[in-house]
Amino acid sequence: MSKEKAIANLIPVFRRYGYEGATLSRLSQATGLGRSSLYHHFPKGKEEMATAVLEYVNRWFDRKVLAPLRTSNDPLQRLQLMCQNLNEFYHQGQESCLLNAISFGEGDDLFHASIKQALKTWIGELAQVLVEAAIEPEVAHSRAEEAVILIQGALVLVRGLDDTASFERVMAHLPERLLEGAAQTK
Amino acid sequence: MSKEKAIANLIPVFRRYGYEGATLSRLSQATGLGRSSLYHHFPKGKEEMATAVLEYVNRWFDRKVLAPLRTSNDPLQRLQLMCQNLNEFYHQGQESCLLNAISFGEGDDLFHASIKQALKTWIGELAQVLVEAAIEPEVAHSRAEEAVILIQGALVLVRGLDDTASFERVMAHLPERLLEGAAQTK
DNA sequence: GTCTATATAGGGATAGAC
DNA sequence: GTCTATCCCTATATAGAC
Repeated sequence: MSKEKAIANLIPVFRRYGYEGATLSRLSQATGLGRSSLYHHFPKGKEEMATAVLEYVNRWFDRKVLAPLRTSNDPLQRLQLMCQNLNEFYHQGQESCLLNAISFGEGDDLFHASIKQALKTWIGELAQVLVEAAIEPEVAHSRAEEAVILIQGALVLVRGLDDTASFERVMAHLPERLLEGAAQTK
Repeated sequence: MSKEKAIANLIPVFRRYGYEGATLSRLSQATGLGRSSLYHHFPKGKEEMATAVLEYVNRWFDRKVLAPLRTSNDPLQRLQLMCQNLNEFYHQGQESCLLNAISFGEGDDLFHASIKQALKTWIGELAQVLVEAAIEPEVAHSRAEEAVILIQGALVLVRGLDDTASFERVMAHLPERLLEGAAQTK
């Protein structure tokens, strides 16, 4: 099994169980690899697996969610593409955010800086789109933060209520909401 | 030590570490009680501790957050009081929501129904206030859901960014935002 | 690269003294 | 009601065969 494929199989474990709940048994079962095989790929064990998962997800996120924000399309289109890919990334909100899942307990001790950086990058690139849509930089930053808040909150709610409606509603309204009052929304 | 006091000391452990991360060692240390003392108060062990914590927090939440919503004050005042008490409850957003923390791994298996019920109650009582402010029932429900989304999302962001600003901003704007366009906001 | 076997520590839980 | 001591199980991690 390729390492990439192994990492892809590890992701849902950390997402669903958090760092402390992601036991080697669960990680082993999810990949189909024995413990020793996991240690062959990730000599430093569980912490290295989590690091690899975070890097993998960050790359995916950059390619599918952030990259569309950096294109030369008009702002509305860029935001719509982001939302479309977020919907896929989170399976209509049914999968929790890895950043939230690993932000408890030991996971927070180990990965706090990574989590912070990922959130800041996301907010920063979102704000940049809004600035390009002629929104005041300060307003743009507030709205970008609010976008991430809405997404994270909706993910929490969807998993709690077993109902994807709120996430899909947030995704549907987000682009226009972010650009509200912007000169150039077309 | 009284059982109430013991439960109060258990809360931050489940909040910060989640269910799987809330080990007996940590629970013991947080309460100052040995393992056997914990089992004296909670014969069924960790699961019973988590249940007690959830009930305790639900009572606190009902008394401090939901009860203000059921008073005869005007809607705006009711919502403002809720936000004020939420700010205290979450320590300006620095403490994560217990419902989010225990919604991973085994905690979800055990407490999914409780989490769901707590969220539904909160949303329902919020919506009721908006209905009394002459907002259409369907709109009221959507907005109530959005309020909980904003709160949960802000909690995730604040802990990730180490900055309470977003939570405080959400709290500050929430009451007026929920009543936007309502006939009777005074 | 994957396996079996094993080492060591910590997990949850219980018995019984005080 | 709290303690010490102990049980069994699972956790992470490693060694070495194939």
